[in-house]
Amino acid sequence: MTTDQRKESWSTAEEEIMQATYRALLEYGYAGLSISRIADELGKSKAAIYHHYDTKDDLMITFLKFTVDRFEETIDTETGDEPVEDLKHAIEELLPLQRDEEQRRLQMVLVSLRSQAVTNETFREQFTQIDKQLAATIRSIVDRGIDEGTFRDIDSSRVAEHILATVNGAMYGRTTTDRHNTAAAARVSLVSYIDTELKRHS
Amino acid sequence: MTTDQRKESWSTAEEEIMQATYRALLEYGYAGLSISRIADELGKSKAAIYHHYDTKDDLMITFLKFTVDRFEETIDTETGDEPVEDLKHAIEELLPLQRDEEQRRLQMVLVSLRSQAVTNETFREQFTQIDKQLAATIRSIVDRGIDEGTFRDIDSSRVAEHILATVNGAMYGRTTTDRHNTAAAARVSLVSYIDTELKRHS
DNA sequence: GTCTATAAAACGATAGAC
DNA sequence: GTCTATCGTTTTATAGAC
Repeated sequence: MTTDQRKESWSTAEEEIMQATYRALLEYGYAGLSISRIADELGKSKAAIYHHYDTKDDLMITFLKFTVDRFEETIDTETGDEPVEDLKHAIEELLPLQRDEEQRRLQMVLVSLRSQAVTNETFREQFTQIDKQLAATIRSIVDRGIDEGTFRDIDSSRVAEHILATVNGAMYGRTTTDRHNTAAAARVSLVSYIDTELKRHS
Repeated sequence: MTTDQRKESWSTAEEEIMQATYRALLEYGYAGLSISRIADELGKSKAAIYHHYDTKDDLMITFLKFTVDRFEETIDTETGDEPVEDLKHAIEELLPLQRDEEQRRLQMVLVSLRSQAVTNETFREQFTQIDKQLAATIRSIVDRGIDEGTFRDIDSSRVAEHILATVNGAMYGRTTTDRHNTAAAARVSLVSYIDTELKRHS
């Protein structure tokens, strides 16, 4: 998942501010996030933050991009020569059966940020881009399967949106409810769907 | 969707406060929501609000329940005698091809509130309950289809979680990105899945 | 780059009059 | 029930010293 240009080098100070923002967001939520609390997490004064960022909005936009980059780095969409396996691999990446603590926290942060997309244009653009990217990746795998003759001649766009909606919805449910094993159930059904509905009937 | 006990009667004043909170949330987002802004939307003073609610948290919890009730009222999960049609009807309710402005706003509010579930226990409980209810409704339709012999003998829990995750994910994407027609695409693929994978092969 | 100190505004919440 | 006025705190943001 190395596509568009991203900020390659964060200065040490900036990186530490991002990490502190990350921790503060997890502890207090987006609504409870303040420069004071970020500064406390950082172990420095508020002025130390304002030296690097003009306004709180400026900081949050930078943090949004920082988090989106982190997310994209964790998604490995390598492709092999078996479309079915590639699809399953993509789903495993986006919706792992077991999430470690770091994955869990990243998704909590992403859900918190994504909700801001409801009323904030800049945030909406970022998540539009992410979903566009993911849908295109899934679609290209399905298209390859159709070309190869492994898959039936289905509408790859529709199937890609279906898969994306399911993994996003399962992830969403996982981080906003206590129904923790339901994501795995949804995934099993989704993979079974790929096996029987997409594969050419033999 | 008339299940648990809900507050039947809001006083006129309380109803107006809920409506004002609704508008303020849409305008400023959850993070930008304040008693002052709600009071401005209401056209009354802050003290008028504090007469009805002890704290801001108290008001927000009440508003959460108010909104959840509104959502449940809009979902009509009547069941007929055709499981396939009942499933399609449930999906149409949860993920309409065309949303009017009121539906759009309600989902914006729901997504804003739901993101609070990441760090707030009370919010998480509410949305856990909603998803539980929806999954159970879907599951019971699938079970009926299996008993009747219309559906194959699939795992109804898994399929229900799959359907729920897909409609939730499509709604989520719809309200947090500019990819507006993708929800319809996901829905078409989901319905096609129900037609071919669930139905007993004839 | 980071500090302390501070300004100006907004915040949640209350008191007391009507 | 609703008002005005106000309290104490927290907020974003800046100034000036080091």
